Amino acid sequence: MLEKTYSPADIEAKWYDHWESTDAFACGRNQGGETYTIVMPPPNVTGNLHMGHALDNSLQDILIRFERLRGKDVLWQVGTDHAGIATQNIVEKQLDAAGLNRKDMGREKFIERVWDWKAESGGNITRQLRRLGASCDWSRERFTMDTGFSAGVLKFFVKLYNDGLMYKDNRLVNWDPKLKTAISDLEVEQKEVSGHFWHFRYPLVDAQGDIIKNKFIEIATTRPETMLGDTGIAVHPSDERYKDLIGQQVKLPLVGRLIPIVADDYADPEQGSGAVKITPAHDFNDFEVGKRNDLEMINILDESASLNRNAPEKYQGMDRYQARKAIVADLEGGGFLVKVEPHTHMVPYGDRGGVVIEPWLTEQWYVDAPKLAVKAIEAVETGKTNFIPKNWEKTYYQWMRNITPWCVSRQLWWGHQIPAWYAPDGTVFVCETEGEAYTQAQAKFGNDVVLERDKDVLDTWFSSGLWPFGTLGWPEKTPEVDRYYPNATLVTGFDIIFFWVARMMMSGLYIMDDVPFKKVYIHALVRDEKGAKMSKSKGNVIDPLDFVEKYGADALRFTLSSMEAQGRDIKMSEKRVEGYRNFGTKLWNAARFCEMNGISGSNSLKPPTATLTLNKWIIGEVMQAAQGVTKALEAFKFNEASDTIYHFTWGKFCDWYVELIKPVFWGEDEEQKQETRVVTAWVLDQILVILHPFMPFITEEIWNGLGAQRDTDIIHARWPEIGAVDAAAMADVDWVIRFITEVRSTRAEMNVPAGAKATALITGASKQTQRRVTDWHDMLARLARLEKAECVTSADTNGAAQLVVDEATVLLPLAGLMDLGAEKARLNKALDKTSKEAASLKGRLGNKGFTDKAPAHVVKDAQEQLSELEAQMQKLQAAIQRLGD
RNA sequence: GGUCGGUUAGCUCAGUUGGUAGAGCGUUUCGUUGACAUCGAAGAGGUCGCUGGUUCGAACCCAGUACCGACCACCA
Repeated sequence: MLEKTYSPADIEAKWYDHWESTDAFACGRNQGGETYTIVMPPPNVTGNLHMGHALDNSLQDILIRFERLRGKDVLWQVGTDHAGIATQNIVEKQLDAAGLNRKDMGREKFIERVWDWKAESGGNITRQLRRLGASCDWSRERFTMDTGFSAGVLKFFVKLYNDGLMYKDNRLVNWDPKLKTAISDLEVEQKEVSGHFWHFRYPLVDAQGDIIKNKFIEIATTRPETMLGDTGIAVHPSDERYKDLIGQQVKLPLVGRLIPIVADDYADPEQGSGAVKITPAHDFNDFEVGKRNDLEMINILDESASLNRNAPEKYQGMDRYQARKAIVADLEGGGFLVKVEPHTHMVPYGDRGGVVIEPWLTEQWYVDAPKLAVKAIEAVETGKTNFIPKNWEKTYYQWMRNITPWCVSRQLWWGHQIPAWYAPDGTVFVCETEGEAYTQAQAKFGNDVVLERDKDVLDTWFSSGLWPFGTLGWPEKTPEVDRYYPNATLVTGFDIIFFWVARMMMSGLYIMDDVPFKKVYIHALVRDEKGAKMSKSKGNVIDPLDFVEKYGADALRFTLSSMEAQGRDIKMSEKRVEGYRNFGTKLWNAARFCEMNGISGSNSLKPPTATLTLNKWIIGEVMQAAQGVTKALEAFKFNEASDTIYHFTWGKFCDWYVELIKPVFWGEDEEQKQETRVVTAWVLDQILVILHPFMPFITEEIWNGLGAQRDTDIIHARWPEIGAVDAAAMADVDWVIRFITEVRSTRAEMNVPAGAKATALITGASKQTQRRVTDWHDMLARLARLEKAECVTSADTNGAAQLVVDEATVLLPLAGLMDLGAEKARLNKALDKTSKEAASLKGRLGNKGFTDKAPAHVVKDAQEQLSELEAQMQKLQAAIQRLGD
């Protein structure tokens, strides 16, 4: 028995436990079936579920449950990511709060501590995914730092190295002085900052290196402190102002170093004075200019962006911003400051550390991404992998075609340590294991050689790039790798196309020689109600679990799905969630109605045989809804899929079918009752199955709560088969609905008391209408609140409301009960609308261009419509006339 | 500077092969009829940003334009 009121909280946990304990999510249940694989973007192991996860995973679960119902062998691979920087950050903060730091602790102890934290908080996110209803195969859960997966990561590294695609290079990197690690281009965020533009002048010197009085060259900078590392001045080769100065030198203030003036296209004559200071060790552009002009590279900063020993003693140890102040003051004191202007410019920030990134000269490991990108681009161009919506392919191409070498080494401790060992002379051995490194090293240096392992770890995305096959067991040759790779679909947000999707494409094609997935569905971002990006600092974060708590996971999932229209961000609205909770209640009550009338469940996939028109009709409606949802989901149109099943369930099944069958159950005809029970049971089952991907919990509860013998839980039921639609039945019920709606509308507008019953007298009825009136009499009477309805040849129109349904005119004698003025106004309004439409159609049909050029069926439709409208107009006019003045 | 998206009812948004606009919420009126007031019935509300073009016909295609947003690159 179903409880009187539906309360999600009571049943959701129960069903999830049930599914999990019966291995309902396990892959391989249908070995003969076509496979369907999705790998879940691995959330940070110590993270918490936010609205983005809720959307991403709801959509994946909808697809997974849909395909499971369709009989495919589905694998939804789940797992978590070690999230190098993020996790290490959290643990370091904890240490900090306890007055400790990792350096004192030592690497081994620190890593132990991180594992402890992982053990402690790692269950949060997976519990939350369960709460959401995610039907992923937990028996296959993986972690990016599992032994097997880690072996794969190292193998990947070694293979790249051996193929010449992984190399060490000494160049400028984006250095985070807070976290003291290199980061990749993608982890840098440009932010607009209002700062200053300082104009300085550097004195020119003569051939002997002595300052020439009153001869200066003016430069401008937003970062005065870097001037200590200046090793040149660049001017444009065709800049007339400086032609004579090229090749001469200036004396760098505060430092005293003589630096050359060089000609380089990089200098923009339009900018500032046209001369630009060059600091090759602290600016990406200057680095290139320095290389081209053979300038010295002087690194003046240490790992925390304080001035190092290459700076004049006075500034050593100063933080970069302290140094800036001191240097500006000193330059001003020395008469080198020309002016200071306010200036707004973009400044790079580290996305994790939140401090200004310093271009810093260090040796790091790089992946030759431009080479790996070639196949990854080709795979999308040739359609082996498709993006949906397609416009994201452009974004992908744009980045891939301009890709730069990928810096993958991180000066962290938490992560996959780089498998490179160094001999005392610096010779590097890149191997999967230490033993192997020693074997190689001993062959070269003898048995006494002592190797030291590279201290750095790999970028987290380097390992998550292997997710689509690493989780299947690679580098082992497992049956799962053969069976589930390539994956069918990837579902993710556009914000990680570069970070993750692109890297998986490259690594998948490189390692597996095939694309990682055939389709990539890119969804939008979830924003707050006002459209602002949710962020902790803004305090506008909506916790999905609050909604789950309040309205149920089903309601949240349905909301996210119905708001997921391609190409647009989602503005999360509590009202919507509430509305879909109400939808759940509506379904619940409809099921209770069924139960009360002896309807339990149907184990038939095929629609039952129906003799009653109204049963034939609802079967046809099911077919149309099932087809609509199927097509929509196949095309990733989640909003369309949800809307279709929503409107069928509420607008057709509850609003009309349930109302129309009530008289059957009140009647005496047992055969009719039985047929209707069977049909209703089948229809309800189809609704439950179609709705199950969106609302897994309530559908499972009703499925099992109706008292029917079930072969399986609904999670393993079968998706409806699309069958024939009885057009005649559809037309009949369509007419019934229109008739009832017209009468109700008239009554409401005439302010007829709800309790008053009238007799409907129908004139001008065709044979078909006459038949319909007879066939549907009781339903019409009940739902339109009529005493009775009958077809007559003529009737007294005095004081009667009149309405037109198709060819017939319906009279409702309600003298005394209705407002005659209102009736006249109503008829005039109807006439107005009709004649306007008719006029427009007439105009179109009178246009030779239209009748000649438009397709025949369009013209025919227009003609038929016009004659219908004209007939209606006549009837309305007649009705108005009958009403008199 | 480059790329992409958006502009439709009071609000949030649908509307893919161009044929006279839909939903949810909100709002107004009515309703305690035997699943459901987390409900039912009925209604009001839109020259689809602007200008031009293509077409018999444009919310939809093309060009231009305004405003909003995102991403990438850059401004010494």
